[in-house]
Amino acid sequence: NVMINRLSKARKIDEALSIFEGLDHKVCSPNAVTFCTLIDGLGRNGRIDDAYKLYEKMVDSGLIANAVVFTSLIKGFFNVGRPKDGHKVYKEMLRSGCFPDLTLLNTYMDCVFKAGEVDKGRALFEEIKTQGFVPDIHSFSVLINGLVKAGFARETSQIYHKMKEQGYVLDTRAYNIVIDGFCKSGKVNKAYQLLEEMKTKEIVPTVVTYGAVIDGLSKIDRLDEAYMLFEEAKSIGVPMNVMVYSSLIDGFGKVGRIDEAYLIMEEMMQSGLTPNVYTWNCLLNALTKAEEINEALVCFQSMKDLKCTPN
RNA sequence: CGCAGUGCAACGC
Repeated sequence: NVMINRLSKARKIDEALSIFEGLDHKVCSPNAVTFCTLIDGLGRNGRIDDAYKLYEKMVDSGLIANAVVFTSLIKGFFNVGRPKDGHKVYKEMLRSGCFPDLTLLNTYMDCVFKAGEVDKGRALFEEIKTQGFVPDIHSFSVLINGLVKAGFARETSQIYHKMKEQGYVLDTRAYNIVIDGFCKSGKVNKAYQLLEEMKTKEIVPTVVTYGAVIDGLSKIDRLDEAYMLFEEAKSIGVPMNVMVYSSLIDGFGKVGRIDEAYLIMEEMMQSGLTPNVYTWNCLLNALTKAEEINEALVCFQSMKDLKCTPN
């Protein structure tokens, strides 16, 4: 089971399958965990129909599908853009007499938000309580992130304060999500304050934390502060990545500080990072908005020369 | 008793 799990997470699903198929049932029969692990692996690797077939095979062989299996199936269907089938699996689970657990409801809520079904996502957060569970830090993270992505970042503050009142302890990811929500609702100062708070609580800010605030500052043209924060992150050993550089390039580019945008791009490449299509698009957008069309065309050519395919 | 399923940041219109 451990081997199948690790192989499928390393995108070696075929090797995982051959272990499963090569099992000599006289020596070692697959159990429910074996099926769960492989169903999850197939789903993760985009082979959701094969995962579903294996689920049917599991049930046929007399094993009971539990919430773990249904979680993997639901996520698998949503991840390949088949929300209807995801919902179908949820209903099928209820019909089969299996009750959802908190992990399943959190996962389902996340999928539903990511499929753009905001009201259904909100309803699922309530459903967690209806089903007798106490929402955990994942539940709140999914809720806030879902709302932020759907354009309701303004609700971040209220939910965050409710969490604090109720004594929830935020971990790094929860902080990152809340910080992003504050940034996207015009409360960048509050976001920055939370980043500082993380440090005092010895919760280590990551590149995502810095990235969120740097992006927030960049989007409201507080570029010098964004750049200072970027320097700070590097100085304390948080490795910056292409996303952060792209945020900065976009910010500087949008206000016409194109020379600086180029310098940041150069620094990025010198530090061993390769600009991706987002990075180039930021630069191209800045150049076209500044009516530097010839320069934009040169840039477009450089992009292709550096093996980056335009989208 | 051990092995399986949940949350995070960047671009255009």
